[in-house]
Amino acid sequence: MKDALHELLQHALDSLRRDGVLHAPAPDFAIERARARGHGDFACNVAMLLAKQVGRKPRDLAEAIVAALPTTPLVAKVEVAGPGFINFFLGDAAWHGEVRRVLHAGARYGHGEAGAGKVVGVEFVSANPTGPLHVGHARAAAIGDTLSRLFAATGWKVYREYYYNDAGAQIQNLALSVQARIKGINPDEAGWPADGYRGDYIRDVAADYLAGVTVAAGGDRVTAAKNPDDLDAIRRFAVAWLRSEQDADLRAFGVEFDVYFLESSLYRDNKVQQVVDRIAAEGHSYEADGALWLRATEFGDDKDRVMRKSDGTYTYFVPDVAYHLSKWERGYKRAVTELGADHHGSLARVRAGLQALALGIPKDWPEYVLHQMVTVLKGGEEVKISKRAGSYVTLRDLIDMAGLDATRYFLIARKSDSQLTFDIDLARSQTNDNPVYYIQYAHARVCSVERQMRERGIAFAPEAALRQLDQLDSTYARDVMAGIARFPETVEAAADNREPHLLAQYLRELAGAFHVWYNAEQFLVDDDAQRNARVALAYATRQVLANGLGMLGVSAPETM
RNA sequence: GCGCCUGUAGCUCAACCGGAUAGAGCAUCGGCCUUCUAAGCCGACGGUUGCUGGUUCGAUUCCAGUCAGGCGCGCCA
Repeated sequence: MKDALHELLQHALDSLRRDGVLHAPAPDFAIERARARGHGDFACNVAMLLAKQVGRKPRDLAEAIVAALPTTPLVAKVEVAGPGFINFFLGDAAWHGEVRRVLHAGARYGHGEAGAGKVVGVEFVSANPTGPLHVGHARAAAIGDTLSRLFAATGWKVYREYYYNDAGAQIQNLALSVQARIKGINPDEAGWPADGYRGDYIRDVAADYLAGVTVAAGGDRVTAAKNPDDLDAIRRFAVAWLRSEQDADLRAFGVEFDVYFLESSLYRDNKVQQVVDRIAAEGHSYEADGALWLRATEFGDDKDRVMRKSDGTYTYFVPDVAYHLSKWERGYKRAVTELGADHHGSLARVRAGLQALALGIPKDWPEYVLHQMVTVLKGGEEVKISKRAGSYVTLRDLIDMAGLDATRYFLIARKSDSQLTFDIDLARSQTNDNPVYYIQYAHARVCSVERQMRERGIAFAPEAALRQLDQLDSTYARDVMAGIARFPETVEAAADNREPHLLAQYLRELAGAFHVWYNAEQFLVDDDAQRNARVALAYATRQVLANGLGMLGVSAPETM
């Protein structure tokens, strides 16, 4: 719709240029949805932008542009208003065309081809396999998965990827903690490891290890060796156990990954060493204080960073660089890494490392999406999250208490930049107030209308209905049609800006417009033409709601 | 001290990368169910967009400063 108006305006500007009114090329002007009803459907600011260089009053210029606009059935009326806005009032034909498009495209409506089938890798969650997933991971999962769905809907070939830090000190710590539990040692007792993980799940891992249980994780199956002194076997089993647990929780949350990438594989394949060697060969490192440093300041980081510690081991960010290099080599020309804001420090470091490789990787690759912290409220008090102390609210807890749909919607409905308070009591006790039900209710209402028609033997002829859309003459119906027509651009904006909350917000508004209409007008009236038109619009609304909810990973129920 | 994020109605949040009279939900108050689901609708109340300047036709949005909160700033991950 915007594109059509854009074309009309370009046309008008061209003709003004031929008439000598304009000489400069047109600036980048905006066409946007008008906010107030009296301002029409779309507004354009081009006259105000051009006024100065042409030396005319914005309103006069706007009048001239309007006079030069070609006529089209899509536009019913054009007005100049305010400081020089050109306001477009769309004709019914424009809205009716959109309703037809929805019913014709069905589940594909709102999908686009902007990505042109190109590959994008989306990495998210990437939690250490040392404990269950908690609220923060839940937010990461909701954001990352919704983004992935949005990318897919805009024509990208999406690979969801999960990076497991299954090597290093924290894994050793995990193994020692499990071993302690195997030997019957509890936290704070003699022999408990200094920074051991204290959660109850460690005891479960220990029990399963002694019982010889087999767990499956990402295609690997690991059977417990039962031997309390085989720390390596304990480590392998514990990692697999926790991976399996995390995978199950994510699946229950509607999230599945295409690629599980193990940090340990980078060491096994010598990739970490190769990264360091390459950076050294490019002359971007130096030795000092017995350590090997990356000249990160050459690439925009605050300070230089140690790559290889004086004890010969690597700092954590080197495998991170090697991992991202692997993404690049696997053909992810576009990569999005979703992180908790507490890790934002690593962002500059990883990019600096990738630049130091001098492989032609773009400076702003990969893209990052950061989400701020989630605090949890329970009984009016903040729950302090501490993996070590074993105090946390797990993803599983949230799903059990608030349900999959509400949890996903709640975590996605606000900008990832802002902190989020998840009030457990609210989610549990007042689920009826959750906006997700409001949206789902709109969907269910249309399904109910359809059931009514079946029960009463009312026929619906889609072909005829599409010719009778001019029966939709109320402002209520018009608002619903205008809402529907916003869907494709909303999906595009949410994907392009990496702001999935825009879609959540939009669906709330569309559902609102529908509920208003539903209350104002009866759909199943005696007049065939009127009934057909209204049912057609109701079906179109349902389709858009279903498509949008699908992109959020939220169900679209037929009954509430 | 430095860097990133945030500050909008009593509360939780929006505002289409600079647009016109800043919008929703919750809460409070008052209305609407013999008609397709009242998990709904209608109305009222509620604002100096933290503060001070600047940029311009126009600022919640951009810039500078300032105050407040969160998160980072390791040869931890």
